[in-house]
Amino acid sequence: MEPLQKRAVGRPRKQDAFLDPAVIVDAAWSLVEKDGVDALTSRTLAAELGVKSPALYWHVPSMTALHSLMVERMLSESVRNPADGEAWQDWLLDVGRTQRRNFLSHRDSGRIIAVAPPSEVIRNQVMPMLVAPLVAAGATTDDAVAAAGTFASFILGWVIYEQSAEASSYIASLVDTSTAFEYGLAALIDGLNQRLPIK
Amino acid sequence: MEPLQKRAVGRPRKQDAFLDPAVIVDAAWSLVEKDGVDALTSRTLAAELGVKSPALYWHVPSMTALHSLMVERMLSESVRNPADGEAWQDWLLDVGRTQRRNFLSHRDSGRIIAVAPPSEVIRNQVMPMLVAPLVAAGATTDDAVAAAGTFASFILGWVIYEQSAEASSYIASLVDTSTAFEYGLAALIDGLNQRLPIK
DNA sequence: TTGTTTATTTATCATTGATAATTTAGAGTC
DNA sequence: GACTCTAAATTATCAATGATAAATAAACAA
Repeated sequence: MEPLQKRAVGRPRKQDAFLDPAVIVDAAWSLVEKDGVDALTSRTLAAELGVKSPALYWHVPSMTALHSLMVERMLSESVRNPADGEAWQDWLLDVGRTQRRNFLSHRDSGRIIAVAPPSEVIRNQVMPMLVAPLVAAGATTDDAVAAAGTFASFILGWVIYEQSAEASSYIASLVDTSTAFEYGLAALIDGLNQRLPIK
Repeated sequence: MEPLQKRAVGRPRKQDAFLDPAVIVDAAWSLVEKDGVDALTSRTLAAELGVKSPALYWHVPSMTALHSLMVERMLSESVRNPADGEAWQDWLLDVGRTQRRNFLSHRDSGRIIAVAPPSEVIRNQVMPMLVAPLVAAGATTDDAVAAAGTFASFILGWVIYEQSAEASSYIASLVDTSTAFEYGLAALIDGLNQRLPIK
Protein backbone atom coordinates (compact mmCIF):
# COMPACT_ATOMS: atom_id res chain seq x y z
CA MET A 1 0.00 0.00 0.00
CA GLU A 2 1.30 3.41 -0.98
CA PRO A 3 0.72 6.33 1.35
CA LEU A 4 -1.29 9.08 -0.28
CA GLN A 5 1.43 11.61 0.20
CA LYS A 6 4.72 9.79 0.09
CA ARG A 7 6.57 11.27 3.05
CA ALA A 8 10.20 11.86 2.26
CA VAL A 9 12.72 10.37 4.65
CA GLY A 10 14.91 13.35 5.30
CA ARG A 11 13.16 16.41 6.65
CA PRO A 12 13.67 20.15 6.37
CA ARG A 13 14.52 22.32 9.28
CA LYS A 14 12.60 25.43 10.31
CA GLN A 15 9.18 24.77 8.83
CA ASP A 16 7.25 21.80 7.61
CA ALA A 17 7.18 22.91 4.05
CA PHE A 18 6.08 19.68 2.40
CA LEU A 19 7.34 20.63 -1.00
CA ASP A 20 6.91 18.43 -4.00
CA PRO A 21 6.36 19.10 -7.70
CA ALA A 22 2.58 18.90 -7.44
CA VAL A 23 2.44 21.44 -4.63
CA ILE A 24 4.81 23.71 -6.50
CA VAL A 25 2.72 23.54 -9.65
CA ASP A 26 -0.38 24.39 -7.61
CA ALA A 27 1.27 27.42 -6.09
CA ALA A 28 2.65 28.49 -9.45
CA TRP A 29 -0.78 28.53 -11.06
CA SER A 30 -2.35 30.34 -8.16
CA LEU A 31 0.40 32.94 -8.29
CA VAL A 32 0.00 33.38 -12.03
CA GLU A 33 -3.75 33.68 -11.69
CA LYS A 34 -3.28 36.35 -9.06
CA ASP A 35 -0.52 38.48 -10.58
CA GLY A 36 0.14 37.25 -14.11
CA VAL A 37 2.95 35.23 -15.57
CA ASP A 38 5.48 38.04 -15.30
CA ALA A 39 5.14 37.83 -11.53
CA LEU A 40 6.08 34.17 -11.53
CA THR A 41 9.72 34.14 -10.44
CA SER A 42 11.62 31.64 -8.39
CA ARG A 43 11.55 34.05 -5.44
CA THR A 44 7.90 35.04 -5.52
CA LEU A 45 6.92 31.43 -5.93
CA ALA A 46 9.12 30.36 -3.05
CA ALA A 47 7.64 33.11 -0.90
CA GLU A 48 4.15 31.87 -1.76
CA LEU A 49 5.21 28.50 -0.39
CA GLY A 50 6.91 29.91 2.70
CA VAL A 51 10.29 28.84 1.49
CA LYS A 52 13.46 30.27 -0.04
CA SER A 53 13.98 30.08 -3.78
CA PRO A 54 16.79 27.51 -3.94
CA ALA A 55 14.52 24.99 -2.25
CA LEU A 56 12.48 24.82 -5.44
CA TYR A 57 15.46 23.61 -7.41
CA TRP A 58 15.60 20.46 -5.33
CA HIS A 59 12.22 19.43 -6.75
CA VAL A 60 12.18 21.06 -10.18
CA PRO A 61 15.26 21.41 -12.36
CA SER A 62 14.49 24.82 -13.84
CA MET A 63 11.83 27.45 -14.29
CA THR A 64 11.30 26.24 -17.84
CA ALA A 65 10.70 22.72 -16.57
CA LEU A 66 8.19 24.16 -14.14
CA HIS A 67 6.37 25.83 -17.01
CA SER A 68 6.19 22.46 -18.73
CA LEU A 69 4.78 20.87 -15.60
CA MET A 70 2.19 23.63 -15.34
CA VAL A 71 1.12 22.99 -18.91
CA GLU A 72 1.10 19.26 -18.32
CA ARG A 73 -1.22 19.70 -15.36
CA MET A 74 -3.62 21.94 -17.24
CA LEU A 75 -3.67 19.90 -20.43
CA SER A 76 -4.21 16.65 -18.59
CA GLU A 77 -7.35 18.12 -17.12
CA SER A 78 -8.51 19.24 -20.56
CA VAL A 79 -8.76 16.03 -22.53
CA ARG A 80 -10.94 13.00 -22.15
CA ASN A 81 -11.85 9.90 -24.11
CA PRO A 82 -15.17 9.74 -25.94
CA ALA A 83 -17.98 8.19 -23.98
CA ASP A 84 -19.41 4.91 -25.19
CA GLY A 85 -21.23 5.51 -28.45
CA GLU A 86 -20.34 9.21 -28.50
CA ALA A 87 -19.75 10.44 -32.04
CA TRP A 88 -16.28 11.85 -32.56
CA GLN A 89 -17.78 15.11 -33.81
CA ASP A 90 -19.66 15.63 -30.56
CA TRP A 91 -16.70 14.55 -28.51
CA LEU A 92 -14.33 16.94 -30.30
CA LEU A 93 -16.78 19.81 -29.97
CA ASP A 94 -17.04 19.25 -26.24
CA VAL A 95 -13.30 18.85 -25.78
CA GLY A 96 -12.78 22.11 -27.66
CA ARG A 97 -15.14 23.94 -25.36
CA THR A 98 -13.57 22.37 -22.31
CA GLN A 99 -10.09 23.29 -23.41
CA ARG A 100 -10.98 26.89 -24.08
CA ARG A 101 -12.74 27.15 -20.73
CA ASN A 102 -9.86 25.56 -18.84
CA PHE A 103 -7.23 27.59 -20.62
CA LEU A 104 -9.10 30.83 -20.01
CA SER A 105 -9.48 29.96 -16.34
CA HIS A 106 -5.69 29.83 -16.11
CA ARG A 107 -4.44 33.35 -16.69
CA ASP A 108 -1.72 33.68 -19.33
CA SER A 109 -1.87 29.96 -20.03
CA GLY A 110 -1.53 30.52 -23.77
CA ARG A 111 1.75 32.33 -23.34
CA ILE A 112 2.96 29.63 -21.01
CA ILE A 113 2.08 26.86 -23.45
CA ALA A 114 3.87 28.77 -26.17
CA VAL A 115 7.17 28.96 -24.32
CA ALA A 116 7.14 25.63 -22.50
CA PRO A 117 8.50 22.58 -24.27
CA PRO A 118 5.75 19.94 -24.19
CA SER A 119 6.61 17.32 -21.62
CA GLU A 120 6.77 13.62 -22.31
CA VAL A 121 3.35 13.17 -20.73
CA ILE A 122 1.86 15.62 -23.19
CA ARG A 123 3.51 13.97 -26.15
CA ASN A 124 2.84 10.39 -25.10
CA GLN A 125 -0.50 10.68 -23.37
CA VAL A 126 -2.33 13.93 -24.08
CA MET A 127 -1.77 14.17 -27.81
CA PRO A 128 -2.45 10.46 -28.43
CA MET A 129 -5.67 10.86 -26.47
CA LEU A 130 -6.75 13.33 -29.15
CA VAL A 131 -5.61 11.19 -32.05
CA ALA A 132 -6.80 7.75 -30.94
CA PRO A 133 -10.56 8.31 -31.17
CA LEU A 134 -10.22 9.48 -34.75
CA VAL A 135 -8.19 6.44 -35.67
CA ALA A 136 -10.63 4.22 -33.79
CA ALA A 137 -13.41 5.74 -35.85
CA GLY A 138 -11.66 4.72 -39.02
CA ALA A 139 -9.39 7.60 -40.03
CA THR A 140 -5.89 6.96 -41.29
CA THR A 141 -3.11 7.88 -38.91
CA ASP A 142 -2.07 10.66 -41.25
CA ASP A 143 -5.50 12.19 -41.27
CA ALA A 144 -6.03 11.75 -37.54
CA VAL A 145 -2.74 13.40 -36.63
CA ALA A 146 -3.36 16.24 -39.04
CA ALA A 147 -6.87 16.74 -37.67
CA ALA A 148 -5.76 16.64 -34.04
CA GLY A 149 -2.92 19.03 -34.75
CA THR A 150 -5.24 21.42 -36.51
CA PHE A 151 -7.67 21.29 -33.63
CA ALA A 152 -5.01 21.83 -30.98
CA SER A 153 -3.46 24.67 -32.96
CA PHE A 154 -6.76 26.47 -33.29
CA ILE A 155 -7.46 26.27 -29.57
CA LEU A 156 -3.99 27.41 -28.59
CA GLY A 157 -3.91 30.31 -31.03
CA TRP A 158 -7.40 31.39 -30.10
CA VAL A 159 -6.65 31.46 -26.40
CA ILE A 160 -3.42 33.35 -26.93
CA TYR A 161 -5.32 36.09 -28.71
CA GLU A 162 -8.19 35.99 -26.26
CA GLN A 163 -5.82 36.34 -23.32
CA SER A 164 -4.02 39.27 -24.89
CA ALA A 165 -5.78 42.39 -23.71
CA GLU A 166 -4.93 44.26 -26.89
CA ALA A 167 -5.93 41.50 -29.29
CA SER A 168 -9.12 40.48 -27.55
CA SER A 169 -10.29 44.06 -27.25
CA TYR A 170 -10.18 44.29 -31.02
CA ILE A 171 -12.31 41.18 -31.42
CA ALA A 172 -14.56 41.99 -28.50
CA SER A 173 -15.27 45.45 -29.87
CA LEU A 174 -16.80 43.85 -32.95
CA VAL A 175 -18.34 40.55 -31.89
CA ASP A 176 -19.10 38.42 -28.90
CA THR A 177 -15.94 36.43 -28.36
CA SER A 178 -17.61 33.23 -27.21
CA THR A 179 -19.97 33.26 -30.15
CA ALA A 180 -17.04 33.76 -32.48
CA PHE A 181 -15.21 30.85 -30.89
CA GLU A 182 -18.23 28.59 -31.28
CA TYR A 183 -18.43 29.66 -34.89
CA GLY A 184 -14.82 28.81 -35.57
CA LEU A 185 -14.88 25.55 -33.66
CA ALA A 186 -18.01 24.37 -35.44
CA ALA A 187 -16.58 25.39 -38.81
CA LEU A 188 -13.37 23.54 -38.14
CA ILE A 189 -15.15 20.35 -37.11
CA ASP A 190 -17.41 20.64 -40.14
CA GLY A 191 -14.37 20.86 -42.35
CA LEU A 192 -12.73 17.88 -40.71
CA ASN A 193 -15.95 15.93 -40.91
CA GLN A 194 -16.05 16.54 -44.63
CA ARG A 195 -12.57 15.16 -45.09
CA LEU A 196 -12.34 12.33 -42.60
CA PRO A 197 -13.86 9.27 -44.26
CA ILE A 198 -15.61 8.21 -41.09
CA LYS A 199 -18.93 8.78 -39.48
CA MET B 1 10.58 65.11 -51.82
CA GLU B 2 11.53 62.99 -48.84
CA PRO B 3 15.05 61.63 -48.67
CA LEU B 4 15.14 57.85 -48.69
CA GLN B 5 16.82 57.73 -45.32
CA LYS B 6 15.84 60.76 -43.33
CA ARG B 7 19.14 61.90 -41.82
CA ALA B 8 18.73 62.97 -38.22
CA VAL B 9 19.96 66.40 -37.31
CA GLY B 10 22.00 65.63 -34.25
CA ARG B 11 24.74 63.06 -34.71
CA PRO B 12 26.36 60.38 -32.58
CA ARG B 13 29.97 60.43 -31.65
CA LYS B 14 32.44 57.62 -32.24
CA GLN B 15 30.80 55.69 -35.02
CA ASP B 16 28.22 56.37 -37.66
CA ALA B 17 25.70 53.96 -36.29
CA PHE B 18 22.63 55.08 -38.18
CA LEU B 19 20.19 53.58 -35.77
CA ASP B 20 16.48 53.71 -36.27
CA PRO B 21 13.64 51.35 -35.41
CA ALA B 22 13.68 49.67 -38.81
CA VAL B 23 17.38 48.92 -38.63
CA ILE B 24 16.99 47.64 -35.09
CA VAL B 25 14.14 45.34 -36.09
CA ASP B 26 16.26 43.99 -38.95
CA ALA B 27 19.15 43.23 -36.65
CA ALA B 28 16.83 41.71 -34.06
CA TRP B 29 15.40 39.24 -36.56
CA SER B 30 18.77 38.31 -37.92
CA LEU B 31 20.05 37.73 -34.40
CA VAL B 32 17.04 35.58 -33.52
CA GLU B 33 17.40 33.60 -36.71
CA LYS B 34 21.03 32.98 -35.90
CA ASP B 35 20.88 32.14 -32.18
CA GLY B 36 17.22 31.90 -31.17
CA VAL B 37 15.00 34.20 -29.21
CA ASP B 38 16.71 33.53 -25.90
CA ALA B 39 19.84 35.13 -27.33
CA LEU B 40 18.00 38.35 -28.08
CA THR B 41 19.01 40.70 -25.27
CA SER B 42 19.54 44.41 -25.29
CA ARG B 43 23.29 43.82 -25.13
CA THR B 44 23.63 41.18 -27.82
CA LEU B 45 21.44 43.23 -30.09
CA ALA B 46 23.43 46.37 -29.45
CA ALA B 47 26.65 44.48 -30.15
CA GLU B 48 25.19 43.25 -33.44
CA LEU B 49 24.67 46.89 -34.35
CA GLY B 50 28.09 48.05 -33.16
CA VAL B 51 26.60 50.05 -30.37
CA LYS B 52 26.05 49.96 -26.60
CA SER B 53 22.76 48.77 -25.22
CA PRO B 54 21.37 52.05 -23.87
CA ALA B 55 21.50 53.48 -27.38
CA LEU B 56 18.61 51.20 -28.32
CA TYR B 57 16.38 52.80 -25.75
CA TRP B 58 16.55 56.09 -27.57
CA HIS B 59 14.74 54.52 -30.51
CA VAL B 60 12.63 51.81 -28.88
CA PRO B 61 10.99 52.19 -25.47
CA SER B 62 11.45 48.62 -24.26
CA MET B 63 12.32 45.11 -25.31
CA THR B 64 8.64 44.21 -25.27
CA ALA B 65 7.94 47.06 -27.67
CA LEU B 66 10.72 45.75 -29.87
CA HIS B 67 9.05 42.34 -29.93
CA SER B 68 5.85 44.03 -31.05
CA LEU B 69 7.71 45.83 -33.82
CA MET B 70 9.28 42.56 -34.91
CA VAL B 71 5.86 40.97 -35.14
CA GLU B 72 4.46 43.98 -36.91
CA ARG B 73 7.17 43.74 -39.54
CA MET B 74 6.65 40.04 -40.10
CA LEU B 75 2.87 40.17 -40.16
CA SER B 76 2.78 43.12 -42.51
CA GLU B 77 4.74 41.04 -44.99
CA SER B 78 2.32 38.15 -44.56
CA VAL B 79 -1.01 39.58 -45.62
CA ARG B 80 -2.28 40.89 -48.91
CA ASN B 81 -5.55 41.91 -50.46
CA PRO B 82 -7.28 39.57 -52.90
CA ALA B 83 -6.44 40.14 -56.53
CA ASP B 84 -9.18 41.34 -58.85
CA GLY B 85 -11.72 38.58 -59.24
CA GLU B 86 -9.88 36.24 -56.88
CA ALA B 87 -12.28 34.11 -54.87
CA TRP B 88 -11.93 34.59 -51.14
CA GLN B 89 -11.38 30.86 -50.68
CA ASP B 90 -8.35 30.90 -52.99
CA TRP B 91 -7.07 34.08 -51.44
CA LEU B 92 -7.35 32.74 -47.90
CA LEU B 93 -5.65 29.50 -48.86
CA ASP B 94 -2.74 31.37 -50.34
CA VAL B 95 -2.47 33.78 -47.42
CA GLY B 96 -2.42 30.81 -45.06
CA ARG B 97 0.43 29.20 -46.94
CA THR B 98 2.30 32.49 -47.10
CA GLN B 99 1.89 33.09 -43.40
CA ARG B 100 3.14 29.67 -42.44
CA ARG B 101 6.11 30.03 -44.77
CA ASN B 102 6.98 33.48 -43.49
CA PHE B 103 6.54 32.53 -39.86
CA LEU B 104 8.67 29.44 -40.24
CA SER B 105 11.37 31.46 -41.95
CA HIS B 106 11.60 33.59 -38.83
CA ARG B 107 12.91 31.35 -36.08
CA ASP B 108 10.87 31.36 -32.85
CA SER B 109 8.37 33.76 -34.39
CA GLY B 110 5.44 31.91 -32.84
CA ARG B 111 6.80 32.41 -29.35
CA ILE B 112 7.45 36.04 -30.11
CA ILE B 113 3.93 36.62 -31.39
CA ALA B 114 2.59 34.94 -28.28
CA VAL B 115 4.35 37.28 -25.88
CA ALA B 116 4.24 40.54 -27.83
CA PRO B 117 1.18 42.75 -27.48
CA PRO B 118 -0.15 43.34 -31.01
CA SER B 119 0.74 46.84 -32.11
CA GLU B 120 -1.73 49.39 -33.36
CA VAL B 121 -0.68 48.65 -36.93
CA ILE B 122 -1.57 45.01 -36.49
CA ARG B 123 -4.91 45.80 -34.95
CA ASN B 124 -5.84 48.58 -37.35
CA GLN B 125 -4.28 47.39 -40.59
CA VAL B 126 -3.29 43.74 -40.57
CA MET B 127 -6.35 42.24 -38.95
CA PRO B 128 -8.78 44.41 -40.96
CA MET B 129 -6.97 43.30 -44.09
CA LEU B 130 -8.05 39.76 -43.23
CA VAL B 131 -11.61 40.72 -42.39
CA ALA B 132 -12.40 43.15 -45.17
CA PRO B 133 -12.40 40.73 -48.11
CA LEU B 134 -14.89 38.49 -46.34
CA VAL B 135 -17.17 41.42 -45.65
CA ALA B 136 -16.74 42.64 -49.19
CA ALA B 137 -17.80 39.20 -50.38
CA GLY B 138 -21.01 39.50 -48.44
CA ALA B 139 -20.36 38.07 -44.99
CA THR B 140 -21.70 39.78 -41.91
CA THR B 141 -19.14 41.52 -39.77
CA ASP B 142 -19.71 38.96 -37.04
CA ASP B 143 -19.01 36.06 -39.34
CA ALA B 144 -16.05 37.72 -41.01
CA VAL B 145 -14.36 38.56 -37.71
CA ALA B 146 -15.00 35.08 -36.37
CA ALA B 147 -13.64 33.52 -39.53
CA ALA B 148 -10.55 35.71 -39.63
CA GLY B 149 -9.89 35.08 -35.96
CA THR B 150 -10.23 31.35 -36.45
CA PHE B 151 -7.87 31.45 -39.39
CA ALA B 152 -5.26 33.54 -37.59
CA SER B 153 -5.50 31.36 -34.50
CA PHE B 154 -4.92 28.19 -36.47
CA ILE B 155 -1.84 29.57 -38.18
CA LEU B 156 -0.34 30.92 -34.98
CA GLY B 157 -0.97 27.75 -33.00
CA TRP B 158 0.31 25.57 -35.80
CA VAL B 159 3.55 27.47 -36.14
CA ILE B 160 4.12 27.48 -32.39
CA TYR B 161 3.94 23.70 -32.37
CA GLU B 162 5.94 23.37 -35.55
CA GLN B 163 8.69 25.58 -34.16
CA SER B 164 8.87 23.64 -30.93
CA ALA B 165 11.43 20.90 -31.42
CA GLU B 166 9.67 18.58 -29.02
CA ALA B 167 6.18 19.11 -30.41
CA SER B 168 7.09 18.99 -34.06
CA SER B 169 9.14 15.85 -33.64
CA TYR B 170 6.01 14.12 -32.39
CA ILE B 171 4.04 15.19 -35.44
CA ALA B 172 6.91 14.70 -37.84
CA SER B 173 7.47 11.16 -36.59
CA LEU B 174 4.00 10.25 -37.76
CA VAL B 175 3.19 12.39 -40.78
CA ASP B 176 4.67 14.87 -43.18
CA THR B 177 4.20 18.20 -41.47
CA SER B 178 3.52 20.23 -44.58
CA THR B 179 0.96 17.75 -45.80
CA ALA B 180 -0.74 17.86 -42.42
CA PHE B 181 -0.81 21.64 -42.53
CA GLU B 182 -2.35 21.62 -45.99
CA TYR B 183 -4.93 19.18 -44.73
CA GLY B 184 -5.87 21.37 -41.78
CA LEU B 185 -5.88 24.59 -43.76
CA ALA B 186 -8.08 23.11 -46.47
CA ALA B 187 -10.44 21.63 -43.89
CA LEU B 188 -10.73 24.95 -42.09
CA ILE B 189 -11.49 26.86 -45.27
CA ASP B 190 -14.00 24.20 -46.27
CA GLY B 191 -15.73 24.63 -42.95
CA LEU B 192 -15.80 28.39 -43.26
CA ASN B 193 -17.02 28.13 -46.82
CA GLN B 194 -19.94 26.02 -45.64
CA ARG B 195 -20.95 28.62 -43.11
CA LEU B 196 -20.22 31.91 -44.80
CA PRO B 197 -23.25 32.73 -46.95
CA ILE B 198 -21.12 34.02 -49.77
CA LYS B 199 -19.51 32.70 -52.88
C1' DT C 1 25.32 7.29 19.56
C1' DT C 2 27.14 7.97 15.39
C1' DG C 3 26.74 8.47 10.65
C1' DT C 4 23.99 9.02 6.27
C1' DT C 5 20.54 10.84 3.49
C1' DT C 6 17.24 14.36 2.29
C1' DA C 7 15.75 18.81 2.11
C1' DT C 8 16.38 23.15 3.28
C1' DT C 9 19.04 27.73 4.20
C1' DT C 10 22.52 31.42 3.45
C1' DA C 11 25.72 33.40 0.33
C1' DT C 12 26.94 34.47 -4.07
C1' DC C 13 27.22 35.01 -9.40
C1' DA C 14 26.44 36.41 -14.04
C1' DT C 15 22.93 38.18 -16.91
C1' DT C 16 19.35 41.14 -17.91
C1' DG C 17 16.21 45.28 -18.67
C1' DA C 18 16.32 49.79 -17.66
C1' DT C 19 17.61 54.58 -16.09
C1' DA C 20 20.63 58.61 -14.89
C1' DA C 21 24.27 61.40 -15.87
C1' DT C 22 27.61 62.61 -19.13
C1' DT C 23 29.58 63.53 -23.65
C1' DT C 24 30.02 64.74 -28.39
C1' DA C 25 28.89 65.46 -33.35
C1' DG C 26 26.69 68.24 -36.27
C1' DA C 27 22.93 72.02 -37.65
C1' DG C 28 21.55 76.61 -37.28
C1' DT C 29 22.47 81.42 -36.11
C1' DC C 30 24.97 85.38 -35.86
C1' DG D 1 34.42 81.02 -37.79
C1' DA D 2 32.79 81.04 -32.99
C1' DC D 3 28.55 79.97 -30.17
C1' DT D 4 24.83 77.58 -29.02
C1' DC D 5 21.46 74.00 -29.07
C1' DT D 6 19.83 69.50 -29.70
C1' DA D 7 19.97 64.64 -31.15
C1' DA D 8 22.04 60.54 -30.15
C1' DA D 9 25.31 58.26 -28.39
C1' DT D 10 28.44 56.68 -24.08
C1' DT D 11 29.78 55.25 -19.30
C1' DA D 12 28.16 54.05 -14.85
C1' DT D 13 24.95 52.00 -12.17
C1' DC D 14 20.67 49.48 -10.22
C1' DA D 15 17.44 46.05 -8.91
C1' DA D 16 15.61 41.70 -10.32
C1' DT D 17 16.29 37.17 -11.93
C1' DG D 18 17.76 32.20 -12.70
C1' DA D 19 20.89 29.37 -10.94
C1' DT D 20 24.68 27.13 -8.21
C1' DA D 21 27.82 26.14 -4.19
C1' DA D 22 28.50 25.57 0.49
C1' DA D 23 26.67 25.10 4.97
C1' DT D 24 23.21 23.12 8.00
C1' DA D 25 19.65 20.58 10.24
C1' DA D 26 15.95 17.02 10.67
C1' DA D 27 14.87 12.31 10.27
C1' DC D 28 16.25 7.72 9.85
C1' DA D 29 19.44 3.57 10.09
C1' DA D 30 23.03 1.14 12.28
